[in-house]
Amino acid sequence: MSAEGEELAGWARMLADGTRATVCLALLDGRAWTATELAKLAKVSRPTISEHLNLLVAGGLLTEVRQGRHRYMKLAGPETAELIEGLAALAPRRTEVANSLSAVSKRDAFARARTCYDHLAGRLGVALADAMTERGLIDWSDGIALTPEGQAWLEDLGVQVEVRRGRPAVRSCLDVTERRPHIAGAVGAALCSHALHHGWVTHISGGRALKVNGAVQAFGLSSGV
Amino acid sequence: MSAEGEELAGWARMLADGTRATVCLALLDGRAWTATELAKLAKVSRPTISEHLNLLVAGGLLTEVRQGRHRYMKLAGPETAELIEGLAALAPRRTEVANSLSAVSKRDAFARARTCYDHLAGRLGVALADAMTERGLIDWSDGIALTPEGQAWLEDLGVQVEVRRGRPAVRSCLDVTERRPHIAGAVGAALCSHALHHGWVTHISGGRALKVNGAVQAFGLSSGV
DNA sequence: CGGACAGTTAGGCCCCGACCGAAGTAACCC
DNA sequence: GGGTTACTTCGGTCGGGGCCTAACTGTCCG
Repeated sequence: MSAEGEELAGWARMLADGTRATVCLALLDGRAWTATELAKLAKVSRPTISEHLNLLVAGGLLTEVRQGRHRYMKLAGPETAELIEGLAALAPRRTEVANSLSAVSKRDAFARARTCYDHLAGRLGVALADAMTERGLIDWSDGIALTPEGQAWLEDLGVQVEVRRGRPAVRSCLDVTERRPHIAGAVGAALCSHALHHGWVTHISGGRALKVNGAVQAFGLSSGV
Repeated sequence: MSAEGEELAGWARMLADGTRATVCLALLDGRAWTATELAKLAKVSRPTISEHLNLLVAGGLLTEVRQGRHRYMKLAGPETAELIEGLAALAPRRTEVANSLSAVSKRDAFARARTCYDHLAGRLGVALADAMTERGLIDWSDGIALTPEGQAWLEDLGVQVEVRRGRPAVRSCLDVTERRPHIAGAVGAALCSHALHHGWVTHISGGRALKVNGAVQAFGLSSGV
């Protein structure tokens, strides 16, 4: 087997275990989880989860912050989050029949609006990206970039974009449910936190799903979300 | 572990083995390889490769055509190819120090121009995508699409685009070396075969790397390839 | 037909890695 | 201090899977 092959395989192995994949998927909500929470979620013992977390940190997918007796785990960064989200979108889904009433409504809420790491996703996220494109706020001609109009629009809304070295202002991220791009990067994060802060969207029961309050109007989207 | 986690993991497991990863990477050249060729490449016995190929076919990544005593293996389709190419681009590369003269020149040729499954990649592929965008031949506003001008340009060049149900005319594909998109899809394939047919590019020593003859002029690209 | 070649099946080896319980360390709190 | 909680380390079990050799099926060709 070739060196490149071994490299690709080594990376894929990180996600080739159900427990690790579950952990990564859970961390897509952008929050920091403790080891015990993850153990409970993945239904394995604490020693076992500890080992997996060590692996994922060594593999560069996760970072940890130790505070007292707690070990808080997060995805290493937006790129990692987008990579995992992208992979989950690409992997063909065969199962998914769950048809209980609560499961269906959960799934619907998830597809309508949710967070993807630190930005908006689901139909809401994609609609926002579409609207911004249509109004010339985003320029896709060379990769993806914010236009001067886009800059002005953000200022008008009062959105504070936190500029950080090494993080692109705007990035596209493949949406898991819509299979079309939504807006990530610093701007995506700023829009999401702005919307949360103003109550335009609110988290439903601690998961990634969002309740859409005034976001459609506030962002001036057409109705179909 | 969750159902989704198990699903993602099951898929990742396909590429989590060095031998299988090597096979998939090799098949990125878009050609059909026989089982024995792949066994030799991956440095395993024929029974071993046979088992791996069965797995990959069952997993939907590869398809096979049996002719007489030969078993020809191909990637299942352009989507699969783009998925693997994308993954390889995203996976962080740590190694890669090989500095012998021949290795360096090989790598340079590969980065300059190559095929990616059935379309053009490397600096040439990315430059072509850039030029087409700049001239308004491609519209990125809603995903990616060919403009009427783009249609006309292809006709002027005499490029025959083979329309096939289910395959988008134009798709973007993340370039492994450039980390920026190049043109895939039916149009990408047509441009590549057109260029090969007219000798604008030619394959170097049986690999994926291409020698650039008249392609820069023929496509009207600026010099920097 | 008989030999060469492509690929598969069968059987067995062996290692890796996922998992657990028990014991150890370290922080927090009364 | 002593009890509780969070996490890690250690030692060990167990199953899966990647690999091989040897023997078999099937195809091509002289």
